[in-house]
Amino acid sequence: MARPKLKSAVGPSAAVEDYLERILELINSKGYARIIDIAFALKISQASVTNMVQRLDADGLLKYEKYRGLVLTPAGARLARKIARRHRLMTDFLKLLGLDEQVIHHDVEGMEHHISTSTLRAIERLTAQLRRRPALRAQLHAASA
Amino acid sequence: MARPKLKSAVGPSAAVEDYLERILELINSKGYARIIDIAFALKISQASVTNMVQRLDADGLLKYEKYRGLVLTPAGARLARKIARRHRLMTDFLKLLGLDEQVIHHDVEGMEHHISTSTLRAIERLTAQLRRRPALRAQLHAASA
DNA sequence: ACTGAGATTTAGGGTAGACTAATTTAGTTG
DNA sequence: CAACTAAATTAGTCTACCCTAAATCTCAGT
Repeated sequence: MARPKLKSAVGPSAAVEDYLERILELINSKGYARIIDIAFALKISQASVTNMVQRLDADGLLKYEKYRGLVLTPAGARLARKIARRHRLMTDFLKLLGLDEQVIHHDVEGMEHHISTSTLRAIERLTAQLRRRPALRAQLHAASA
Repeated sequence: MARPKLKSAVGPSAAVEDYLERILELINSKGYARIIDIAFALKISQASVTNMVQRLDADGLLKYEKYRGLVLTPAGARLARKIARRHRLMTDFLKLLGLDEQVIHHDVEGMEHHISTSTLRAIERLTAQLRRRPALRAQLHAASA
């Protein structure tokens, strides 16, 4: 009985979020998510993925049967979609700032796990405003005096 | 010889950045940074701080003499200022979005370690634009249709 | 039904960064 | 200067993630 059943209050770790995000992505694109595919997508060993998947099962975020495969539970799917949406919104936002593809990917990857919902909503509104103000966007791309 | 002298390419960890940030803050406000003060500021045990401070010394980011105290090296001070500036800029930005004090603190604390310099520059420009556009800011605070 | 290949799991480690408890040092005060 | 106290250090653990190597399982093709 090392880890408590309920993570009390802390919320999912960055690692957990990364796994869920990739798993949902794989399910959406291929219809299923094998251990080896998750490992490849996350650039992590298969053994590590097996471990984490078993933990996600124990945490009730997915159903896993050894050697057979996995399915997200409603809770897991809900969380995964929330994570995916946050990722999308942050990427959209940084795109509007005219940043390089690579940089966006890197920064979103790192930041996404630390953004609260109210901040996310604010950035969403800001993104909407930026979209309808091309003149403003232009100001942002070049360093104008 | 557990850890290499040069961190090859990885850059400082989030933990290292947090320590440097607090140390600079303490030095600026009190003139010095004792182990116990760093521990209190970071809500971490004194033992952990001693450990990390010794490591920061080994990494050349500060000079430390046991029981005596510490001073940032030029490299450490430069890095600490960079981190502090990034923190400041991110906080300023979120403030303009009308977010709650607590939320800003939490999110910046988490995100700051993952923001590349080009993203930071872009956000700096965006912040400047937001400052001179009160009408736009108003749009952001309430969810207008 | 067998077998080999590929996928998965298990076993055993490693590292970063935190903790507590016990010890040692430094500085103050009688 | 001896003793006390606050601060710092050391020693020993712990957890979360990651890894490699060595089993083990599944399944497609014969």
